[in-house]
Amino acid sequence: MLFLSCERRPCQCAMPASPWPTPRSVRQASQLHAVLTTSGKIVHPPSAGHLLSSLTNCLSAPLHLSYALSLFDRLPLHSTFLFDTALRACLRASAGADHPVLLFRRMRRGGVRADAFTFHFLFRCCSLARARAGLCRMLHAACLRTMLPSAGTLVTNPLIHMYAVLGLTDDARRAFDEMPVKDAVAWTTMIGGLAKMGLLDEARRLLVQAPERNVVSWTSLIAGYSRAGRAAEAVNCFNSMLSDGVAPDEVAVIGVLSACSQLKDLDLGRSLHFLIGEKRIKMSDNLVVALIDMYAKCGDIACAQGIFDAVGRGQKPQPWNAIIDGYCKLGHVDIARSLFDQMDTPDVITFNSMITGYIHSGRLRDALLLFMQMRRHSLRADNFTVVSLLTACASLGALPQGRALHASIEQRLVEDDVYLATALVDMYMKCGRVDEATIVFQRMGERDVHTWSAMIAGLAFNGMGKVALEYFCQMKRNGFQPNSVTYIAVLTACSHSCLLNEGRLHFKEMRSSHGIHPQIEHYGCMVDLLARSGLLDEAMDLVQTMPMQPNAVIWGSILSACRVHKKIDLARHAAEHLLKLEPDEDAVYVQLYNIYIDSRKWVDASRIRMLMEERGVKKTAGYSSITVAGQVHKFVVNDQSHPWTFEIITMMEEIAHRLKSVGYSPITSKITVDVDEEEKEQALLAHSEKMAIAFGLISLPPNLPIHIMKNLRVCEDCHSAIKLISKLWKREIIVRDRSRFHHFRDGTCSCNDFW
DNA sequence: CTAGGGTTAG
Repeated sequence: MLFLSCERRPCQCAMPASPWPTPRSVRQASQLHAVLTTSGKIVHPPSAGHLLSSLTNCLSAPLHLSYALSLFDRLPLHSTFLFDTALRACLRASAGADHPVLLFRRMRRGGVRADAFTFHFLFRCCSLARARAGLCRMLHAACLRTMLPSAGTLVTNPLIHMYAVLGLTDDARRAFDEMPVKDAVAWTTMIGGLAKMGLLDEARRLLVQAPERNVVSWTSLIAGYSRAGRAAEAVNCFNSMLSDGVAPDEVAVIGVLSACSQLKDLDLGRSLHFLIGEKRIKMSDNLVVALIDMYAKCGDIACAQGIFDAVGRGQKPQPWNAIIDGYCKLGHVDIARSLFDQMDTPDVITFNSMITGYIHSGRLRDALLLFMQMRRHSLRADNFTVVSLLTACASLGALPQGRALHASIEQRLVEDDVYLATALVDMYMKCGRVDEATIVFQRMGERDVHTWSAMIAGLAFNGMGKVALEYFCQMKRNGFQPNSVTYIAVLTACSHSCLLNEGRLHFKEMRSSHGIHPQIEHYGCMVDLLARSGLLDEAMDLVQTMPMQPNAVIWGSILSACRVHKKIDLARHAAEHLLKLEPDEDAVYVQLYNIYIDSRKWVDASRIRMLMEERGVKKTAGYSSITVAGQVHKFVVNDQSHPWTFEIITMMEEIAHRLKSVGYSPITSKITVDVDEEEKEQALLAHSEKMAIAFGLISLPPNLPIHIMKNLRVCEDCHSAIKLISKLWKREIIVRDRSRFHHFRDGTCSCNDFW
């Protein structure tokens, strides 16, 4: 209405060439369009140009672009300016590279001369749309043929940017070097392109050469170092910028804050916070996010909360996301959730952070409920969500759900990427499907050090240590640098497969060839390997010479090896340490009790019993679970609560019968209760593992493997009984217990575990 | 008409 009121009287302030007011919205543009059409003025090139140009300035939706392009199509005359404006419209609507290329072809067919703006917009469209390298080079060639040599930076700067965005740094560099006159933007674009590709040393060299070092060049270098994990260099770079006399702005500070988060350097963080106030740098939302994130990661959550309360409680979800993530990372999921519930408009990132927080604290049910709530906010799951859910499936051993997620990836409901593929490998491995994990791994386009590590760790857990080491060799041959996580996987492979010499070799090599200092986890693997191999003295030497205090995992390895290798004194020593570290962990008492019983030290054994009673330590009940048709069925010893108890017992009797008929005798020697042999056999038969397997045999189709999860360790009798069951029933049985996978097939098990 | 940035994942 407001706009129409000027329709008869042209604005005084408008350009003299165009007697029309300037529309400020698509709606106003369409009104002007109507007026021009009815008055026949639409054929007047300056009027039409004015309309198209001002419409272009208002574009905000794809529909607007089709309006603008249809308007363009109906114009009687197509000048270079009009084509350039149409290209500008494509850019504004970020509508990919197809429209621009078609426009360019029409231009040449129509004999319309291309000018500097034409190529300027074409190159920018290609950058935005990440166009194919071939197309970009073609347009570049067309540009060289068409343009006067002195086209200038209006064309070359977007050209360099285009090549840099596509990762074609050589093309970018050549174009840059061939520029007769380089302005500040050219230098900055080139430096930024190199920094983004991780070519930081080259970027730095260029920065030194540049006639002028501005805040933008410095910032791209700072961010580059920070992204590459070279946080200390990022901070140095920031300091160099300051001493170079370049004033930091909001973006520069955000970059150095993220480096500071990595370094967890609270003092530096505080001084940066002070600098913001001192230099009166604008406190944008993004800066607030970076500050909250920095304080949270540097361990000062109170300060993070303070900033959030002061400036973060607006409508924008980003500051909320930063503080929620901070609480989740510290394990305070309930505080995070209460903030989450206060939000008006959570976005995908909010949900992803909260879901991941729940998953990392083992609250998978809450994670799932939240995932289902996303629909109510009409939010779609993205790659982050799917990776988190795959992690949950991996830790639950939920193979069918994991497969469903895989299917949604294959159907391209989410974009395939390295993270996703690695999470898939991890999920299949943790569900015992080495074959499927391998297929995913082999089909992936891009791999990185995490992918290889997941593969090696997965093979290790599945008892395929030798294969894991082959993958490790292949990884190094392909030029990937192993990191400390990779070495945890490699050493786990050695300890789970009892590869003593290989373990020693890799433990030595990690420091000598790759400069990785062993952490407690690496020592843990080595101690386990030595102890399992019966070299308890050597294991203890390592424990005493390592530069940190042994943790419960390490004493646990020693203790369980002591039972097998009958080292009572060392067992007592290890147990003492364990009871100090974890006085409530029932497994320690049970282990020590069993060791005393094994060696007939009845008095010591009963002392342990008493100690447990005194301290109120309860033995956690062992249970096994199996998922059938999406439902989890949980069994404890002698369980009669299941609705199919009758069928299960019948099946267990058949199992006992068939085992006996092939000469199997239950391993009753470890049972310490004083009952007769037959009762012992009955007790073993009622173990939760066997109940779950019996139920699986009844309820799952014969071609499906049976997956069982056990919260403790599979007992010796169950282990050898399941081997036989897998042979007699010709079924694959996969049991995941506390420390590893047991893959039973045709009478064998993949694990190298002992009792 | 222009170059640099943050929070969620394996």
